[in-house]
Amino acid sequence: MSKFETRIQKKNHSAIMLAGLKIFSQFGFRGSTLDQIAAESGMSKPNILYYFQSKDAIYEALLAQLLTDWLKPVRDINPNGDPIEELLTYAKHKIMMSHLYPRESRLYANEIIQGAPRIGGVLKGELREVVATLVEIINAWSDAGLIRAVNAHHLIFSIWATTQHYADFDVQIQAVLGKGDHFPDAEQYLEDMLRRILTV
Amino acid sequence: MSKFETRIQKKNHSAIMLAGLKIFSQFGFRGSTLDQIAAESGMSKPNILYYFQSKDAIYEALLAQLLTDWLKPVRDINPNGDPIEELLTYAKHKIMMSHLYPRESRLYANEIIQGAPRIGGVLKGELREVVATLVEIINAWSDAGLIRAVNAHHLIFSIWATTQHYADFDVQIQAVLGKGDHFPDAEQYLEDMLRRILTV
DNA sequence: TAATATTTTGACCAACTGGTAAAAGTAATG
DNA sequence: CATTACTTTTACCAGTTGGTCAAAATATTA
Repeated sequence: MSKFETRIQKKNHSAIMLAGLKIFSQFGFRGSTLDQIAAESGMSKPNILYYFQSKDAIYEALLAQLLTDWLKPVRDINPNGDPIEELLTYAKHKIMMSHLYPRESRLYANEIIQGAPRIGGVLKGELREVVATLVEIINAWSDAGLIRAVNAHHLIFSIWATTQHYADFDVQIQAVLGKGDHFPDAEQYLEDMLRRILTV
Repeated sequence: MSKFETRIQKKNHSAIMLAGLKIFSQFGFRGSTLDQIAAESGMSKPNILYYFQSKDAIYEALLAQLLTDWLKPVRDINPNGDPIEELLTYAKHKIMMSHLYPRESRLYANEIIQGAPRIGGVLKGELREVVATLVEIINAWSDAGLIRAVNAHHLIFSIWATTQHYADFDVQIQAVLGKGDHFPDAEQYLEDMLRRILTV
């Protein structure tokens, strides 16, 4: 498996990934077809299968990339930084990701809702570990009296839920609030919410 | 369209709805097949199409039922009740629904994530109205100094996001926390969160 | 430019899809 | 019990699906 790609390979590889992201994030794995991805990428179906072994392979490549990108900012939380600012920075990062890359969030949501058949292992492995570490950090902070005593796990879940909601349920939000950019308001609300919860 | 169903019709109608809910909530509309629904309900495919005109018809019947059930508790919020208790009751109702009927939540999530192609009208119509009414109630409460001044829309979104998260992302939560019933902890965390946000 | 390696395509296939038609089976009713 | 109405099944179909294959087209290199 050589990592040396020609410029054509590079271009087509990423074209397929981009098209795959767009299609899979909208219809889920089983609801998406190679024909759709082919049309979206402007390539023929056999040509796509020249670069990826199967429909599965495209989907899994996207998920692998996504998981890497998502776990990093959790690991970047600094136990020695200011607790509230550290968590606020993380939450703001998450909502920025929902704003700029809603399709990645939807791809992930689709996979999880459908029972995470392909990434169950990563969830019970890497994700669980990363969360356990963060939980210890948060508990240490509250033990030290730097933040209020909260259930760290559910604090994390509430950050995930509220931030990703703006990507995953975008249509619903647009329907209720009208078209437009509602992220500034969302960010402000969530910052206020977190400060209220965490401040001693 | 007679509403008088025989006992056989009643039984099969609801058997199909139940099977459809199970399948559609897991795989989304396009990812689900009539054969799966047939197998799940223990009926033959043509027999299913004897009771419902099409795959679409089953799905739409499920969504229609769901939307009715979901809008009711919002309408039940009493403008003259105690503000924090009213909102807490609503949030607790939502999390109980996530606990008892996670598949309904996932069915809805699937539909919204995929752009709500079939219920866009309801979102921009009924849902928007119901939310507008609730927003006015909440704003009246904060104007009267009964709760803290908050962005009512995003308060509602945060309740939806956090409560439905426990149904839609159940697999992820089980992976992080291990198998078991995490709803009591979740409910307590959310109650605490809401009290913090709303208390003047 | 000629030889080679890479990329792309058109034609095709078996399995699966939602849905149909007609006949067989079953229940309700006079 | 015979007639009618309802229910279920078997066999089937046309369109779609993921994927294959060999040949054609293009790019790279000697």
